[in-house]
Amino acid sequence: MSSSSPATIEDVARIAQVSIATVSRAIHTPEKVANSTRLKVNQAIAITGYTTNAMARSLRLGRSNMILVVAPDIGDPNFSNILVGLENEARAHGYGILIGHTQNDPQRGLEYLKFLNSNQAAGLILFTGILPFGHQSMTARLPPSVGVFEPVYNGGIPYVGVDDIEGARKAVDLLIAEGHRKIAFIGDSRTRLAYSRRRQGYDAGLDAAGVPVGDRIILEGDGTIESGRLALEQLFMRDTLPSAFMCVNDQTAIGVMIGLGARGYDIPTDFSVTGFDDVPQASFMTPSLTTIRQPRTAIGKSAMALLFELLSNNEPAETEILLRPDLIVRNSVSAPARRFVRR
Amino acid sequence: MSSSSPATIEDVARIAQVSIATVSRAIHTPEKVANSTRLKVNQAIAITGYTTNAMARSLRLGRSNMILVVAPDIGDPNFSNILVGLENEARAHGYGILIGHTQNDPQRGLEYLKFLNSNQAAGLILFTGILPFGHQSMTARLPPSVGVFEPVYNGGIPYVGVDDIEGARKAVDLLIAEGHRKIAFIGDSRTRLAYSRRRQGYDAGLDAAGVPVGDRIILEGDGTIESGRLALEQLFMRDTLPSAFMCVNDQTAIGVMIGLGARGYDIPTDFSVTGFDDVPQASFMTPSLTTIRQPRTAIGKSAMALLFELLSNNEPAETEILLRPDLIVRNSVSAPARRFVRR
DNA sequence: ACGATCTATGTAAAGGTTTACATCATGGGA
DNA sequence: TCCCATGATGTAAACCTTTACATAGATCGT
Repeated sequence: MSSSSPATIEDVARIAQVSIATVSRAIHTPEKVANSTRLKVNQAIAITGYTTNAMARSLRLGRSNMILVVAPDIGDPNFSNILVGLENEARAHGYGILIGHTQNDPQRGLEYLKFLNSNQAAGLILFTGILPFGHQSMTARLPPSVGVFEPVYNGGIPYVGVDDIEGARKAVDLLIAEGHRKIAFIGDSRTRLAYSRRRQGYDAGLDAAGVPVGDRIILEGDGTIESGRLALEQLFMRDTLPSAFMCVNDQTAIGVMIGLGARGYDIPTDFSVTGFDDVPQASFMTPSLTTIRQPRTAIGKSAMALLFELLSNNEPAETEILLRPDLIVRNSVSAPARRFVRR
Repeated sequence: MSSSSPATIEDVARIAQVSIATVSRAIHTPEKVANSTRLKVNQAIAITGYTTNAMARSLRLGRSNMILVVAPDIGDPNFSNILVGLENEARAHGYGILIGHTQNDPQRGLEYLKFLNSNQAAGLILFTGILPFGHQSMTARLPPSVGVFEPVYNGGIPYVGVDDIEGARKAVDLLIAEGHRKIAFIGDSRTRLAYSRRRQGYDAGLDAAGVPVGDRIILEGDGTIESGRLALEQLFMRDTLPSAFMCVNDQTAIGVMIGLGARGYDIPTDFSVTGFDDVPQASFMTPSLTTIRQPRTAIGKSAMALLFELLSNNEPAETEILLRPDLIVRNSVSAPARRFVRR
């Protein structure tokens, strides 16, 4: 049955003794075809093993059934689970996904722009907080697009993320409940919106607990493990230490933990640490890291669903969807060491 | 300049005052076009911002410029760096890659088979050790394909991997050099070939060191963290303990380390542990894990290069390419505890 | 019984590209 | 000077699909 080249719609039509138009209708709008005919067509399809040629279909339709997902770093531990969500939802709509990897290189971004321009993708999911296409982006005709994690600054594109304020609030509330008053916040100037919102949650929590602004310690890193460690070193040069470190993300928290370990401190006996994201490593640290989990699969699913909304109604859908993050309690937080407890 | 719909080859032809055939030639076979004409065409392309419509091109050519990469688990820490290698090499040939995620579900595999059948991919990279398409795979017309990590059992497909024997040998030689004689090997029955080869390296190393077969301890897991832990528990029920654990992969090693930590042992003072793969977590463990690094980016690059060889010459290229793994010395190995040292 | 409406199907064009073949001009060899 | 080879370009078909429009048969109301 399987000939050298794949069966076309004409092969099916010949066997079913109908026209190719009828075959196409039997597949895509079966209700427009008589029952008996549909049966014949289905049999012919089974015999030939016909699958519609996606390229011809896309060419005719002027759009593909692929969604392009552009991420700066595929290896990012946050990425893969999101991808699962994106993928499942896309497939549920009969679409496939195509992953692009920019590595923050505008040159690479441009290649994907070419890609989009040649109609090879019906939609775009962006992981970067910025259109990674350089200046041409302005003139380019972008397909319906959705951002993930962060709004896209130069694009006016709806996005799906997590409620950073609420997440940070959960972390700080836990620390407060354990008895901490002096809590350092180690930030990350790169991911600006996430940073400011998590910071906002931190401040709100301390406000609610009545911790005076003067007791708050803010440090800036860049979100990497190394920067967490560096921030810690800076802190140790000051005279007053916090009893807990609330970190803007897990990487930073890991850096802090490594730094504290190197100085011979025990976590959580001497210091408590929290992160944000719940990357896989978080559970393998010693001690395991108490953090805020991003509902990654849900974010992916939600982003893709939003994209399909855009693809069907052209109306601009909701511009921001924030999912609720969960507090994951592990072993890096306990009551403050005695020396910190207020008498 | 940017009209509502993307420029076609006809727009370019009109502006350059040539036929569309000449435009096509100017792009793909410039040597067949007069210099002056080529210049006009290039200007017209610049003016219109023309990019060739990939779908029309693929339809005409009967093949796409996409390579499908099928992996059982995109979140696998081994995956992302390989992907970078695959991606770079593909792009160097003017191809893009498409990632498919089977999650070991044959149903999903079939969807990708449909994909291949509709000519949407010119080639296939397989991460599973088995064609994930169920029984239809036999009748299906697969495009040129290459396996990664493992040979594809039911496919006769060339593959690129790492020299597992040599890698395991490096690990065992390190342990021997540190003075260990009683070394347990914790295996993984899932990835059969990798397992048996790493085991082979283990045996060869012990043979060379003159360690009698009776002193070798072999345990079976399934390659997960949990199974490493379980294997450890089994071992503790026996009377003779090893002084070192050589694990078939990092996940297993992490499980062993967690288990040893839970029993209150210190690594490497009480026991040494080695892994294989060098997943990102390996460097963040406490202590950091001594392991064998897979040259992941190189594997990806090499696999894609092999695929393009297949795509150009149809001759069957080399059937197995093994890259050399590196020993990464970290802190989970030291000389055996005194009680193990032979007097 | 006849026109109107509806349902099922067929015909043919269009989508953008590549390329075999045809055409035409040029230049060189005889 | 004439013919032929060569090089540059154009014409048109083909890749496979979807769908507007046309056609034809059936059903229904009067």
